[in-house]
Amino acid sequence: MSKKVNIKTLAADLGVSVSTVSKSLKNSLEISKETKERVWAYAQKMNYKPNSLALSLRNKKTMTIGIIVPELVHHFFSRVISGVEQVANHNAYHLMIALSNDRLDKEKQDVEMFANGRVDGIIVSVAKESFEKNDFSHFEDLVNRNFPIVFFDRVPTSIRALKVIIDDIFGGYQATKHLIDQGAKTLGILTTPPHITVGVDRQKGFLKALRTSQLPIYNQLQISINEKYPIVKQVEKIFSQGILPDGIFAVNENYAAIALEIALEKGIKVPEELKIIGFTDGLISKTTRPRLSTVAQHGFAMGTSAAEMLLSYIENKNMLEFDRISLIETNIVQRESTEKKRNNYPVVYKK
Amino acid sequence: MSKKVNIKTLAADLGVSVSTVSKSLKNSLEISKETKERVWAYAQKMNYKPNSLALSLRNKKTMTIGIIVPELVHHFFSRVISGVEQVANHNAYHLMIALSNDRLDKEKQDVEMFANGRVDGIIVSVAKESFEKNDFSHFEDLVNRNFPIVFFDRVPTSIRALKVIIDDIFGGYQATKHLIDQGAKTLGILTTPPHITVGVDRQKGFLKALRTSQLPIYNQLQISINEKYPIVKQVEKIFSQGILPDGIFAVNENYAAIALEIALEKGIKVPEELKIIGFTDGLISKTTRPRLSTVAQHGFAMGTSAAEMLLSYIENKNMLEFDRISLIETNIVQRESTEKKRNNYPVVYKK
DNA sequence: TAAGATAACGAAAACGTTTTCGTAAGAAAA
DNA sequence: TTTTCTTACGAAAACGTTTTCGTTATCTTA
Repeated sequence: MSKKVNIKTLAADLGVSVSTVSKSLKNSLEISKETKERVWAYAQKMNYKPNSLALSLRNKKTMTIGIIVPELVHHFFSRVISGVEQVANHNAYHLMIALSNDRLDKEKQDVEMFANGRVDGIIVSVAKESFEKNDFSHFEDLVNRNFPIVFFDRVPTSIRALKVIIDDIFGGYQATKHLIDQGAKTLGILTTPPHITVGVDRQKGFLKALRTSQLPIYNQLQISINEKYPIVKQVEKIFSQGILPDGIFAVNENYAAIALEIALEKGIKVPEELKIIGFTDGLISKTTRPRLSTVAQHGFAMGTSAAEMLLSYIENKNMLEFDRISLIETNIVQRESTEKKRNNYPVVYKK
Repeated sequence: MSKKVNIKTLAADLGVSVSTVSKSLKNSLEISKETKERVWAYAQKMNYKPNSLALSLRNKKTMTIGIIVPELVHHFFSRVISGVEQVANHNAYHLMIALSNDRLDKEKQDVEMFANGRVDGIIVSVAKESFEKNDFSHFEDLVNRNFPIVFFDRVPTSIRALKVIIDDIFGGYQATKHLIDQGAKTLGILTTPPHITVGVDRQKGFLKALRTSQLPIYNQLQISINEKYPIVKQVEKIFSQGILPDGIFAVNENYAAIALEIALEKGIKVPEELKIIGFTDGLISKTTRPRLSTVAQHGFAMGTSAAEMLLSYIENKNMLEFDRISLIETNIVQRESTEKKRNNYPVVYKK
């Protein structure tokens, strides 16, 4: 790789000192107009661009924010990142992305490498394994040192820090209420294991909606899916509990799509005999037939909000609000899977 | 933010010089065992971690690779990035991601900031606008300077450099041949405007397959979609050309899904009366009903391949192969939309 | 016992910047 | 003419490392 020009070579070529070059480029009024113009012209000609590393080291500012997500190939997370990138870009910041793959050790590594000077702040959605093992020590260190960090979506409740979340309880309530409003009376839920708080909270909202509507709660229709085992088999159980649901709330769009699939295979008409609603408005919900109603989670908005919080913390070091929580509103996107009236979608599907 | 310990504070606290600390931590045999152990213990206790910026500046090595993609919320690109991340991670490299949003100016900015010391090499899929304006000057600079760079997917043909692509012509041929093998005789294509080379190449393959199979070529069934205008309306035209296709090859999965949708609305039975195949094996293809056959593009493999090429170039500076092109194989993923025999999928869909 | 070898450490340069603090020459003021 | 200001620039420190090259003692060897 051919040598890059730096301030030293410029200085040598021009027969002046590095300080003169530096000051000229920053348009300092210590330097005479003629000298500045000479320097500018030559820097331009040589296509000089300052070295970012040296700048960062000197200024103790990287103009970079790090983001750690469990996975990338996921509509929600890529939306969030896009949101982060937008406000980062607006503020002349750059983005470093790390993937934890939902592993605790990888997450620790990533946090460490970010925190050692590479970025000015971190945005993170915590790995599943960290929740399972209840290990957030790597984050606690940072928070204690007042290192700028913002959690989003999957956040550790035990840590006081900046967070961007949705109101999962309310979202679950909304979804369930919607099913009820559309006429469902026997409701089931497809949720996550207990250590995933978002699933638990959505389930709380589900139960709350049932109670306020004075509808029966069927324990056997509340299925926790463990993703370490085949998902389809587990989802299927909701249809073989003796009592058949006429409304299903799935805490993510994948479970919703699978439930829809299974229902159609079994000859259950959706939405006439069974209404299904998912969570997170991703690609899948828009392409199933019938299309899936969902609770929109607004990933992009979460991203922009997280980035804004982080940047204002970085730049103001606003200690007063160091445990502020930004709540992103959810809303129902109604599609065909929860329509009230009978219609003529194709509903029979046999293998 | 509380001060981080550095090598200086360690040295001061221990009453030795910074060189001694540095050497101790690197287990240099210049230093006595006792001193080393004292240093190790204290560094451990203080949780010392070297500053990445200083290291990078000193070693002229960032251990970071930059990747520029047109967009993130896209199954293919996020797969590629995951692939890159995997091999980067295996080699102790980190990832910086920039989004060009398909804009030329943003791409120039990103290239510049990466090239000024922030990363050791760049992986990039070029923005649409750069193709439209035929401006690759920002890349030419880098290539001339032998800066490590690998292009993937959307690559500038005019530049000799490392590239990872699929054989789009062959992919288009494969797809079309598959339609023909499944019984289609009147074939149409949904493709991109002429400046998108991948679309053009896939179309070349399409035409080649028609010629080798001695099937008629209908110009009116070759529709170029301009994404600046409503897509659905443009896709619809393929059904209103006087002659109705019984096979459609769409150069991406989005067009395929839309074509499927429109066909079903029109009461055309898929796959009995019309077979459809897309390109890129994303989420959409798996969730439409019937499911869409596609040409799998293996984004993850492209990512790993690009990263491997880049790293070997960075580390060996292997000039001999500076214009090597890695060709990733495509293959047909057959699903329901191109099945040969009549079956009982629901095919009628009216609004 | 003088000379060379070795062990253990420190000083300083270097990576590429910015910025503080001189300092020389000329201009203005006394 | 002497003093004090400006003007225009350079030297050097600093950011946090690594590494080369001393520089001391102490230890061998002749």
